Amino acid sequence: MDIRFYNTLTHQERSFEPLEPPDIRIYTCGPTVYDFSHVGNFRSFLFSDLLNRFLTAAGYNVIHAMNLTDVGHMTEDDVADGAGEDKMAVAARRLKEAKKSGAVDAGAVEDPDNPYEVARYYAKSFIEDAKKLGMKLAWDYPGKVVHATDHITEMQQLIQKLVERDHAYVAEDGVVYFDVGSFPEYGRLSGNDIANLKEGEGGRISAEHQAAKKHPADFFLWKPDPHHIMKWDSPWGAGYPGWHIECSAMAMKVLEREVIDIHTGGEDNIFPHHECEIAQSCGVTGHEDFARFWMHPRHLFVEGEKMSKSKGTFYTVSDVMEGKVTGRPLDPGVLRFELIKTHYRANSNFTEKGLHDSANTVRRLREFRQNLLAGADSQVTEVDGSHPAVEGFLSALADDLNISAAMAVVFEWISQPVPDPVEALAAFDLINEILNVAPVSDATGKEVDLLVRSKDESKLDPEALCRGIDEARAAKDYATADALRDELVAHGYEVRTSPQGTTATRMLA
RNA sequence: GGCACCGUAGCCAAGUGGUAAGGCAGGGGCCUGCAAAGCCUUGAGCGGCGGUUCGAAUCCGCCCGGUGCCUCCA
Repeated sequence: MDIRFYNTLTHQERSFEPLEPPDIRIYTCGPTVYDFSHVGNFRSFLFSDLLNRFLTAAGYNVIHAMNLTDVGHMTEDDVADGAGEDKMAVAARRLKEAKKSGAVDAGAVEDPDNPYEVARYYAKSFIEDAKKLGMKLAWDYPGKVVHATDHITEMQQLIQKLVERDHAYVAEDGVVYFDVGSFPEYGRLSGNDIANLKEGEGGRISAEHQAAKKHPADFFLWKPDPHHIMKWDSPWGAGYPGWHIECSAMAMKVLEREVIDIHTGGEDNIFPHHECEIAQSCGVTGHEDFARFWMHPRHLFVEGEKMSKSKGTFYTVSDVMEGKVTGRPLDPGVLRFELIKTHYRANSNFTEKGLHDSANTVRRLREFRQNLLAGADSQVTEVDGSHPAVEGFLSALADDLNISAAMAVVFEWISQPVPDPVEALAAFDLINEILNVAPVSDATGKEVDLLVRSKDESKLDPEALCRGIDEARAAKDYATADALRDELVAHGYEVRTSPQGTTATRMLA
């Protein structure tokens, strides 16, 4: 299969060949753990999950790593050289308030002033959400999903090497900066080459630190700072590492290579983060590339607009699953599908309508599988990539993860009569290894999707009501039958009557 | 100002040179006590203007619109 991906580095779609087949090494820029991740974050992480699952299905051995950024960075984006308030302090304050109001269990974070506890709390929450959404990587925590604070030594080693190789210098302000002038390739990824970078155009650099640098684009690797909450000893004084160095260090450490196959991260990471990562990593290793392919999913909008705190559209996974958008509990498989169904290189629009569409799709897929299961009568077989549906699905994805074309193959397939349910079941499960929505499975293939239990669910006995409907219908008491059905629908059930009787299932969204 | 990405029916979205996939919603029909689900059926000339070509949504140019980035936001 010819796999083609759009490579941000070359601005072109190119054939993808692993460096060491069948292994493929992927590094994904993960979340910061000072707060809950929102659905926009997860779109980006689920893109990397789709990539992982597709390459695995295509027969490769995917080695995938991700970081959790828990070094307390600074709040003031407009003073990006490291000023403002430590994000860990903000998180601590938020957690204290949440504990007071009961929004967070008192036992969840013993001491909000301990940044490690704060980070652990949000990291745990991130992994839980990732598991609900069926992200393979979540089951590799903590092996392949690693904390920055556990790798300070590796970062310092890289910084040391950069200083030795004259790619970095200690400036008058005591800060260790990367010297972009020493790396002519700077700008290759983003197109923001040194000559084109207008000083401070993004409004995030403070004049104070600019003065100490050789070039305005120089970025810090280590900053001695006695006021930083989390700090570590170093040859350059007690302080904390720069943002970019953690990914260089951890990718090399966890993936055990100086050059990896694919690096992913949200589009906002292209510059400066990934540009700087390349400069640092290649500065240390002397290789031409750090990652052969760079892939960047685009941002998520909510109801046609940028996500916004003031509009309350920074939805967390829990928000959406508890019904903040649709008004009723939502199946995690639906959220997963909603976040992966749009091509990763297009902005996607997260909407209530979209969630309902996705719920329909997920339900259709699950019912198709259930029918196959019934038709297969416990027989099991295996199919490979030559099965027409699987082949069509995989070749669509091989074209830069063309999920829409891939889904078209699935829809056309499942709307046709199935000649051999046993074979079709095997084919479907292969496809679902990638989609992972019908059902959502954990690392061992066990189903993980459970609707959040709504409060009134316990009071309702859907089976009894269904029996009541059937009895009323048998007695031609349609008024009673309709009333019972309305009650079920009002509680979020989908009611179907067939010659075999009435069934009620929870709506997925 | 610079560097990129995107612009196809009400919505989501494929197609990258030969007369527009697929899904959702909507209309009509079958089924149903009525519904739901399912099945059948139904709709656009591709942001605009030029150019290349026998032929362009697809290539080139310009313009318009949206988005991201220009130092710690996925």
